[in-house]
Amino acid sequence: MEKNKKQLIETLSRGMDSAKKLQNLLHHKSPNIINDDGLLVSVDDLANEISQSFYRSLLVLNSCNSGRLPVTAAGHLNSGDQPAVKRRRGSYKRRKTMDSRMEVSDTIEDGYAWRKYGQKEILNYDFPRCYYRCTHKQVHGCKALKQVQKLEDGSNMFQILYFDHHTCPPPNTYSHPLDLDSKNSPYSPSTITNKHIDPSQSCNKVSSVSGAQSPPALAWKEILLNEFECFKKDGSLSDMSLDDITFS
DNA sequence: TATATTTGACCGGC
DNA sequence: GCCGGTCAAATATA
Repeated sequence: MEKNKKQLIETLSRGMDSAKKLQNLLHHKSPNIINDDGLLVSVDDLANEISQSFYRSLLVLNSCNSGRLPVTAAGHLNSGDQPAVKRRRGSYKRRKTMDSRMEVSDTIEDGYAWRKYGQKEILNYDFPRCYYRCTHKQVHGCKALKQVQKLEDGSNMFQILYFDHHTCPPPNTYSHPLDLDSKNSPYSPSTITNKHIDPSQSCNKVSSVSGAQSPPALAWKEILLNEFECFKKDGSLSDMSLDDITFS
């Protein structure tokens, strides 16, 4: 784990470094910048470096988590010898986390790929509540959840409650720079199969996080910081602080 | 055949 | 004991 932690720090540090360079670059409105090695670096290069930082960090975190519980090929937890009778299920903690946000919308679509895992009749509600988790939970360990409740005011509006944050790539805004063979990449568009994704947004894989479509470097920095906080909440970085990450 | 959805059962908080 | 959240087998769909 110590090795993974060091790897994670290095990877995130590189990402932060690239974000800062991108910030400088955008600030000077220059298409390129000379890096420490005297090489010309473009906005694309920096954005790609940041993306790689995220991807590698997630790989490190996933490799840490995979050691905790053995998983069978079918994706089920292998808890050892099971009784012949129905296997006891895990502990279902009723969520108390305040890491949630609510939206009211006329559509349940938000661009992300969600997988429905339950539906429940709720007391005093005419319409059932539907429970969704991120489709990429298995791949990225993405913990994002949402609950959809149709409002009863006849407006055809939905109250949508989101829990936790996506650790998978945002929809329609991400192209993995290492994705040389997209079929082998966890970010391959082929893994995004949710039919609810807006077909008008014809491609989940954009040219790259680059050019005019790039978020400002400041936003990248905020994203990195936000992800860091998420990892800390997970407990993955429980013994780390931001001081462990170097800012150049 | 693989993946997504449905739905009854299970579980813990209140 | 009730109720909301989750699991997982059965079923549907591409």
